Amino acid sequence: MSNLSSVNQRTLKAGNDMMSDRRQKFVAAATELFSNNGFHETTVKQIAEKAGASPGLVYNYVRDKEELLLLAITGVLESYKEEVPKAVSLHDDPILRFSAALSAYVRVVADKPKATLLAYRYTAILPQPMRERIKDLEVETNQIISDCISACIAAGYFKETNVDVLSYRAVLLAHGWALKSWRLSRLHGVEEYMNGTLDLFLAALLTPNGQRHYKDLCEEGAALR
Amino acid sequence: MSNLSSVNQRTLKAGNDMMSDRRQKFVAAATELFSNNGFHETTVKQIAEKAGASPGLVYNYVRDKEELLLLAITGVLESYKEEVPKAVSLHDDPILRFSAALSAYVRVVADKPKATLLAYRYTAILPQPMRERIKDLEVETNQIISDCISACIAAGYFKETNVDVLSYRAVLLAHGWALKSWRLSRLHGVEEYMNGTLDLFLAALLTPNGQRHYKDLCEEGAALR
DNA sequence: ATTTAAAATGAATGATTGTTCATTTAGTTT
DNA sequence: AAACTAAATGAACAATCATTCATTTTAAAT
Repeated sequence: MSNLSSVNQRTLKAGNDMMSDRRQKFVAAATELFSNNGFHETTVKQIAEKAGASPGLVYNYVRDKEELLLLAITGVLESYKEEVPKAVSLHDDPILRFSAALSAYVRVVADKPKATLLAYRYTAILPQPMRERIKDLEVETNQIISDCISACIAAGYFKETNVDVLSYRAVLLAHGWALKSWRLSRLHGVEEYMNGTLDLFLAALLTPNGQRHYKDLCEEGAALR
Repeated sequence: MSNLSSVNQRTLKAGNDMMSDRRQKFVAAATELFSNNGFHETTVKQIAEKAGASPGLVYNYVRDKEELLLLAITGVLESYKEEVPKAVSLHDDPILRFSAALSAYVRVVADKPKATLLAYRYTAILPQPMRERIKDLEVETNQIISDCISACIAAGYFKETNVDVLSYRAVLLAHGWALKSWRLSRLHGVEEYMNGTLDLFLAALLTPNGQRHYKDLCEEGAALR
């Protein structure tokens, strides 16, 4: 009888910054199971079990299984939104900031590759409003990278290009480590993959001016990447 | 009574080049439904209906729903394996061959973007042996691109790099059009996206020698891309 | 202690759906 | 045209699971 009201209290303030421990545990369990076994292949019972609770209790903290999926996906996306700016803020030089952004992105991908794939695999099955939130999160993080690129262009280090499309290319290659890890990890370590990707962009983008500046950076052994 | 034997006759010669019309229709219907609505959200009944048959009949041409998924995925991968070499073979010059490969790849992606995503979304749910076949197909097509790159390097037009990783980057960016079309298509047309991607690679890879050669190619207005 | 409320349980429900198979229809052979 | 085979049907089966809710347990308040 009290269940329904408590569900509503919790789930309706769906902005949710402060999640109860319980809720977090459910989300963590769901994330791991979805990542390893897939959404449809995971039962609510399994999630509850892994979180040390009963199936029914899940519905006191979450509207339905779908919401767990949303939270799993946004969880990963939010760790991008947290890590990338943190890495960028450590540097002042535009090129180093761009490099740090890309590097941080790949690091998160490499840290939880399977979870990274959740967005690719399952965004489509969510209802539109949820999809919108996921897209927005993704766009936000991309914007950070776009800004880095813009700064490089403004400083005269990078050639002019379509900044937004370029940042998408960068993100795609970062995700690539997760999307194609079964193959790539046979050819490379993450570090090398990252460096190779960065080199690709720099070789394509640096102006003569930028090349000089970049060489300087390398020589002074800046904590590069 | 005769069903079982006929199933075995058909499905056991699983090499299957010559598929019956019926079977093809089921695969086509499944591909479309899986692409638009997802695998788990599609019922066998829907597939049968779209193919103009009854649910039971599906099992005379296919072991189970999973096999339809495998056929849907390999169908797309095989259209890469068909289109890319065809495009490459139209040119002799290594750079033009590389360019044609990439261009053909993107064209197929753009032609059936949703179907392209099937492999990304659902390969994981297939049993290992099927996954292997999918990977093999993917590797085969990548090999073609790798060969193009190797030829460019051998001709002194491209710098030395890890060829296989590079071809994966190229494929990833090609797939990117499907993976991120919701955003990219707001920023770009396919043509521009393709050209931009090619420019990125060329700017990064061309040796001074290659640059000269490429300029020549452009000037003689070779049926570029 | 007693009352009230919240948290948690887990068996039962209800809906879905992949798959089977007894039966019918269509086509071929003799 | 009769006999036989293959193709096709679609109702029925069986299994799966998300979700609910009557009930119990735990905690807080009076």
